[in-house]
Amino acid sequence: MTLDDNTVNMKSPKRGYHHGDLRSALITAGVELLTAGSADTLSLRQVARAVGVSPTAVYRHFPDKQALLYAICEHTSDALSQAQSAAAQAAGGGAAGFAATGQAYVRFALDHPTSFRLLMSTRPPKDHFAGETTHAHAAMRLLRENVAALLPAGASNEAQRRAAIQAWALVHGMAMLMLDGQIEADDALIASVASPIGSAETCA
Amino acid sequence: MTLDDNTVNMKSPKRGYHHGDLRSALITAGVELLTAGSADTLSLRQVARAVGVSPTAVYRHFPDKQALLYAICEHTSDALSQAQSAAAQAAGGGAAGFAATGQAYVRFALDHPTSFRLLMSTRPPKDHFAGETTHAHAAMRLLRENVAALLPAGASNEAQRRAAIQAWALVHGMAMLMLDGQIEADDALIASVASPIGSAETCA
DNA sequence: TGTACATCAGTGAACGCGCGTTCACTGATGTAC
DNA sequence: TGTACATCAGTGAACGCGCGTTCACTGATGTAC
Repeated sequence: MTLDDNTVNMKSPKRGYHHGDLRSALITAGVELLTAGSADTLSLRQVARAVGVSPTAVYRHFPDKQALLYAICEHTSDALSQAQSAAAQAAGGGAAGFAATGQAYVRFALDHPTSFRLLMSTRPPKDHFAGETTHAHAAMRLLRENVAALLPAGASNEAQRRAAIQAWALVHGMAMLMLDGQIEADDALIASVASPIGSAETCA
Repeated sequence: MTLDDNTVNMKSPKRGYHHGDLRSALITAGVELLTAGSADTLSLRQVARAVGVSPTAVYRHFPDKQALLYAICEHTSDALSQAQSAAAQAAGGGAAGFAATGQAYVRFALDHPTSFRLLMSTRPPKDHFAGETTHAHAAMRLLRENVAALLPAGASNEAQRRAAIQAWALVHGMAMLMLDGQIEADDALIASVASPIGSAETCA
């Protein structure tokens, strides 16, 4: 599964890309280059080259490299939350759905290592996303609601927040350790990633 | 607390550094530059500049840039495990010591953000560290032993392994999320990082 | 003790590279009359 | 319908930069006689 099925070769012979096409082609090319996964950062020229366009052409669609990176982040962010909610739905919601969400998170990270890293290490520009300071904020709110449903009824706000953060940290940590090759990207391990959350397993 | 108190200015006037001095000066300068924390990767020229030496001088002590980075990683790795065992000792071992180890891990990451990242994303060269494939292997063995002591007596090898990895993932995830600014670097949160492990708190 | 010499940690100039960004431009498209 | 023109997505050459690495070198140190 690729992040996007945008066709990269929609060139019209003389006028170049149709309106908006080059823009999204640049974004998806960026995502794919990141997925291919050079450890170091993505270069504007690489992206242009991948799309078959001069480096200068990028500046018709983005004011600078930073803006291109932000666009790629947004794209990745959308793809991640889509993957997660699809997984939750497939699992049928509830505790199982929540666990599926965590597994989808790890799998997404493994499938798109570098763009996942970029997403997690990038903060959007100040004026962008007025209300949120991080891509993660929306995800975090959802996470808290889900966690709340799994906690005992009387759980305090603080307890909810802490449980949500710990759930996120556990999943994120596993994703990063696997990504960095510090632990094996073991499927059984991924499947067990969410087991300590909302179950009594760790207390056995 | 700095990672190392090596004096950088031990130049003897004509002959340069005493034997081995420049080598360690390069390493500690590298660590400090990483701690100061430019997001992108460390350059050989930067390190040389920080030490006050020509870029070429580095090649007297390391075959290439990669070797310099490995040396910096080793240094960071040592500092991390030192910080962890000091914390464990201070807490008096057992469950409290284990929790302290986790907190020390997170704090180390926050104190040395870029070198921590470098450490975690770098694998040593194949011929280096014959037995281990990762800096993390020694740490992982220790972690497993500690986790085992906290699990019920009959816990299987597999259960031990899984518990150890989950403990590591939780701590690592929290460190990374804080490092990336996705969650606040909250002291109370750090203090609670290890609470789900070896306690009944999550099952309440 | 003095002298000749090998060693070796440093220097500075130079290389080729890929980068982000700028500039003046070209030429197809869509619109006004 | 035809023509003149503004728009605008692209091009290619050029810039200055920092990078890793090489090269021939310099000059202090330590050793052999």
